[in-house]
Amino acid sequence: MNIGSAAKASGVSAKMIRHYEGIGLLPQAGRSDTGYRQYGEKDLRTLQFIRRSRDLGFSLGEIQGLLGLWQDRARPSREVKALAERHLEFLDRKLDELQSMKNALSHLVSCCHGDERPDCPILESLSGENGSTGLGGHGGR
Amino acid sequence: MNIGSAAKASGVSAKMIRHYEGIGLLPQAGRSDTGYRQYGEKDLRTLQFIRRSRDLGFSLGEIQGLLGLWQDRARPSREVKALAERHLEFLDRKLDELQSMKNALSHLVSCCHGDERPDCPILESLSGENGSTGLGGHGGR
DNA sequence: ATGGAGCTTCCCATGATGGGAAGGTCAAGC
DNA sequence: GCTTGACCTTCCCATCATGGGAAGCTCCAT
Repeated sequence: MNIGSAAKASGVSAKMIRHYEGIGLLPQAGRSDTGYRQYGEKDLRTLQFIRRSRDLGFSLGEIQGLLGLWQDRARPSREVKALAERHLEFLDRKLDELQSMKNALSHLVSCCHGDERPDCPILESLSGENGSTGLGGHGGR
Repeated sequence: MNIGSAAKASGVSAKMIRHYEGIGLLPQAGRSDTGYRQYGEKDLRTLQFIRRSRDLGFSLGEIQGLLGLWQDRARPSREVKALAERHLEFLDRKLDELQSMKNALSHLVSCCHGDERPDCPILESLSGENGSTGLGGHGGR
């Protein structure tokens, strides 16, 4: 199976498959006589594993860890769970961050009449003429 | 005022101030005789405007738009609101995406006993031995 | 044999940010 | 006055995951 079919079957683009191989996330693929990468069932399962992990937001580094555990039949599930929990905390932090932005911004939006007149609480808040918008002081990333 | 003080006072790093100038988000800063960038009150207000916008998650492109509207005293607030609403939709999409990840992953985590034994529903789900974890088929980012 | 689809490698771009090197400048203390 | 250390300058490189595109080779069907 060539890289294009593997890409279609796994949902990982050919570009990314090559990249994953380049950074050592995937082993070197076998090659045909003419240098085409060749993929089999086992490779497909690995590619799908990676795609599902990406769908859950795991970084490629974390996926390297997951792949290692997956391939180690003696892994303690404790380790998998720990890795997943760390990622869960990451997701929680991101969610909080986005939710705060959303709260602050949707408040501002609801205060802006949005017509032809120039006065605008959104711009006022951004320029610091701020009454109390929920925008704290420093503290961004 | 040199760039370091402007950075401290605005909450935007010196590195980023130079970068914003480089991409045209900020006008060329005035220079001292010896080539040091000089900043005044007005520049500080602009830098703070940018920082607050970043804190709400606006991209630098969007901030360019916001700055333009801010500096245009004849802007219709309608335009500011539209820009903000577009960003709110973006935040909503991101939130949904993260929330789905969190839901799927926290379900898996709660199913994993996390002890010394190797069997693990997290890995099973990632490898596709999947019963019904909420992980849909293709459809990533 | 020809054409088009698919493969190869290589380089570059994105977006926001930071790290660090090499060298010039400023101000305080001796 | 000279030294020292903090600060500034520009320039290049890295991150993270992904994609675009060029130049050139291969494969298969007509």
